[in-house]
Amino acid sequence: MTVKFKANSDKWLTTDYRPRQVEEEIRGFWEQNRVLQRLMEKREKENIGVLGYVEGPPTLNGVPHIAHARGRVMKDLRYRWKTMQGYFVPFWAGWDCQGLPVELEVERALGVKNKRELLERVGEERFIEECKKTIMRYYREWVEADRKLGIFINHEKAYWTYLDEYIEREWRYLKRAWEQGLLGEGYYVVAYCPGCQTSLSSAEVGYEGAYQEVEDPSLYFKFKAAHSGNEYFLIWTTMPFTIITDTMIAVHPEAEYAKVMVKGEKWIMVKQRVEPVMQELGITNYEVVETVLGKTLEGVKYEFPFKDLIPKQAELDELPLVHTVVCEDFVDVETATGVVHLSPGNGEEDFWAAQKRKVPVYVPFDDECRFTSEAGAFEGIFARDADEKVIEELRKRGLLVSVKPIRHEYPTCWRSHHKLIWLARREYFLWTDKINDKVVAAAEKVNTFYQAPKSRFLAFLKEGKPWCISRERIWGAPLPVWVCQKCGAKTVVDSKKELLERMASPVDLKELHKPWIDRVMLKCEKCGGLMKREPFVLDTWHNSGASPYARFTDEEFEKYVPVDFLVEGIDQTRGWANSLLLEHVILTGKAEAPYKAFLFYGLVLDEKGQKMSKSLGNAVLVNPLLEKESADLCRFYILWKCSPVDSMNFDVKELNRRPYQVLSTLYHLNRFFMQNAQYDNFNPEKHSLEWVEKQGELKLPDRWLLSKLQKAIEEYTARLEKCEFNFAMAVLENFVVETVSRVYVPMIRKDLWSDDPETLNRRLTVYSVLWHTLKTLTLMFNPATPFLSEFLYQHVYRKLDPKLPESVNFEKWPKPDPKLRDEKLEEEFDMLLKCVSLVYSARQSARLKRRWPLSKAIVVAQPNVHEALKKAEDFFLELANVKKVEYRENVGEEFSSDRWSVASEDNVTVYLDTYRSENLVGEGLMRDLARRVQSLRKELGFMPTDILNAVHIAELDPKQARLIKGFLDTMAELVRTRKVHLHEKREELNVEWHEYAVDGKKVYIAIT
RNA sequence: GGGCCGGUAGCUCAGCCUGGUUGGAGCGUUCGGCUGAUAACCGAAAGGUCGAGAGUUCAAAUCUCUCCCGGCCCA
Repeated sequence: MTVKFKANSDKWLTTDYRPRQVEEEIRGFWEQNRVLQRLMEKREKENIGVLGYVEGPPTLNGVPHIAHARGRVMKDLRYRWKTMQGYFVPFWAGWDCQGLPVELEVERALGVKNKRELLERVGEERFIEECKKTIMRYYREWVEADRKLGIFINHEKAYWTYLDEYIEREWRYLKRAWEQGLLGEGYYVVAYCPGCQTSLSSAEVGYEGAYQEVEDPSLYFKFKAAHSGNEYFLIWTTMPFTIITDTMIAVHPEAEYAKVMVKGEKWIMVKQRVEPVMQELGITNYEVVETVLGKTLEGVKYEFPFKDLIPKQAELDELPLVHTVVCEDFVDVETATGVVHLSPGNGEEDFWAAQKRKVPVYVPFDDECRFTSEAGAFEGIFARDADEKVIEELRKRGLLVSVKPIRHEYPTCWRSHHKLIWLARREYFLWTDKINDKVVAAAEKVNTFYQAPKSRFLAFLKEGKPWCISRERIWGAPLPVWVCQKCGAKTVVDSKKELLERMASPVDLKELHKPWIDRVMLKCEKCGGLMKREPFVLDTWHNSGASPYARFTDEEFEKYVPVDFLVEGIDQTRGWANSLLLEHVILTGKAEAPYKAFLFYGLVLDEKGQKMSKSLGNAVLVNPLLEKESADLCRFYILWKCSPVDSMNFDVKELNRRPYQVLSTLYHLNRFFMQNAQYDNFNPEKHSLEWVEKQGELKLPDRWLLSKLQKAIEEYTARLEKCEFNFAMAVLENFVVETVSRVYVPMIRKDLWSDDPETLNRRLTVYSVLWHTLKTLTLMFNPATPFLSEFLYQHVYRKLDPKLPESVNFEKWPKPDPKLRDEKLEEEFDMLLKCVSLVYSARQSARLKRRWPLSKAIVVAQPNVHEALKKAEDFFLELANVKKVEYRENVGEEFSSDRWSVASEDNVTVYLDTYRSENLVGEGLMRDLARRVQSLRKELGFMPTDILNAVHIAELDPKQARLIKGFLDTMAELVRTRKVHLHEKREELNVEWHEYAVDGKKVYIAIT
């Protein structure tokens, strides 16, 4: 006998699965062979169709964390899978480069406190260079994360939102909007920090720590209802200065309002708050004299008290709805008085209430948040400092009911912690409300795979608010609107070329950014005057939303857009999914989204289900994580753990449990196959499944495995198509662990445990089945675990068949073969497995080890079970380790004796004969001892196929020795030794004895 | 305050759409067994008021309503 496995034949498949080593090797392989680039080139040339794609550009102001990884893993899965199916996907990267977060970071780095200081000390030109440097730093982190994760996105073809070419194409959207009357000026309420003298984005307002407990006046005051004599609206506020800009008061239309008699006056407030408010005001002598529904108050005029101090307010008072009661659902009737005053210049809801009614927005503030001359007597006072004067004026007029300090949570600037002020400012809008029907219709057609995110998306879109696209910042795509300083005419420009042609005087336009672009003055086509650019830059959401058109050429746009499939976090419903949609509808004029499908995935939380955040220190960053953990395991874990829409509790410990087991089993199955196949010179080209059919060596388990494989391919592919990645991974998990490892391999193991030339064809048949199955599985794993798949592909499949494509990624996606499917066989096999398991159960209750052979099992069941079992009887006998099986449809009394151990389930009962003859006991003992010998062999470092000179067993008792005698040759074969010797005493032989216990008795074994 | 999602074994998750034997899997625990591909594997046991309550129904984890808890988005 030869040594079956040569010592170094498996050096590339180490005993242990070491994923990080595998991955490092494969990264090198991909890079050296330019696999990613060649895959793209190959599919661009030969494909069965094109699936458009545009990357949702990560903002280069942060490092990739695990939630980003979740999205990228799903994108990459889809890419690899569809590419294997034969599609061409322009899976090209993209980067969001501009915007406030980048600016703020640079400000911090430069040690500048606010925008004014920035402009004075640093200047726009240098600032922009610093911004570029910053994004490059982050860029490197992202590229590294993609490399580590094995994302096959093409970075060479990346788009950068700050480049001139991109900005020009982004401008086309605005030009289209302008042509359709969808772009214009208006007011918008923003949070403004008086300390930093800049407006804040809503994201900044929501930053952790932004809400702080602060002290404000808690003020109850009243407005007199006009023409009423003695009726007053009772109102509460913590921001007295907003009374200066008050233009309406609001009540809830459906709520009941009470008129409360207090000291001869009727105060109007919501009924359910009368008692608590009166209590708070310390008024005991009051009486509700009348109640009315909120909507009956609509239109009631009230006397704005400061008309004498503010001439502009007196002017506004003449307009129809100004200083009247309006009805709004947002009025909260659970707090205060249920009557709120509205200052459209100082509050968002107030603002929209005014917009809706075409009431002018009164905003008498300058850039530093001081009242202007429009505020009459309050001119020059900083907004919040006007509180005292307002209170004083109310008191003078007898309108002050109560004032005292209150501590409450209020948003502050996350940097300076000044109390924020809401201000309506002049901004530019896309009037997307005008095209809302088209937008909603377009969204309805999008496939989101799951219902929840779609409801959320549609609910948001149906609000249909105009989109404020202007920002008073520096590092952004400039708003391409120029205004004539003489006649006020406006023009929108959409290319650098047009600017150069229309320039009033030559300017060196280095790039399409501030400050250079602001130096370009155009000549007014109407009056010949000079036109100056509106100083705004664009909302960064507009930048990324322009990517379908801006990142491609015209030709590519036609070909790829609407794109096939996008994946982004659920937070992008209001972000990128929205801006893409709005801009595309504007650009094309069609009720069409630029994406056919959009998978929104859930958040990633920490292992305890808490939100990840810097301050809690529980955020998981991709690069540090993958310094320690395997990328394949992370990828598999992310996909496997839960449904993509659900939020996911990410736990590093968890990924090294079951996911490791699955991948490790796949690895070892391949190792097992390779070691055996290589030894027998298996040739995949020659020993194909067709060859196998001709040999007639296919046995039941082989046919069963091939059938189960077809089912797995079909189900897996269907799950991927529906983005049910967790179920898809479960298909793989189940097939690897249950079908192949637990059931199939034990059934064929014995066939491989031989090197008899007579049985070579049987072994080659098994190799062929394993080759086909494991290779197919390797392909199926590729979208999820590309490193392991490539590794196996190179070290197993390409090694045995060098004619295979150079990379697993160049392979074709498996298709189920109906000819190999046999559902009846699958059912029969289930019955076989069930009966075997019943035998184990019966053994357990009789305390009979599985190693011990027994004489007989009786299967009591319906004929169909018997039929199934008879076909696979050899396997049944071997797995059950019984000498004989009998089939019956029912049994009599004789089997109720102690001799029979019983187990049953679902109308199948197995009776096991527990009587062991001396022969059976002897064979059982032999197998007990053989097991110890095997374990000793491994311990002493013998290879599975090494032939031992002799095995020595000492100190069996005489009865044991007698029983085992007849089985020593079988044992010698089983443990691969030339001879087995029995010794009465250890002293007979001077060797190293190893002590074991067999059924409570000591026994000694040695190997020579 | 509004919208959406989740709450099933110690832990992580299926099952719910379309109601129907005794509610599942993996991990973990305990006991036993098995193992020359596998940090595996097999069997058994312990472990559940299916978040709470009400309703519909012959029948509810599943459908309806109310509430509680957690998360996200918006205000």
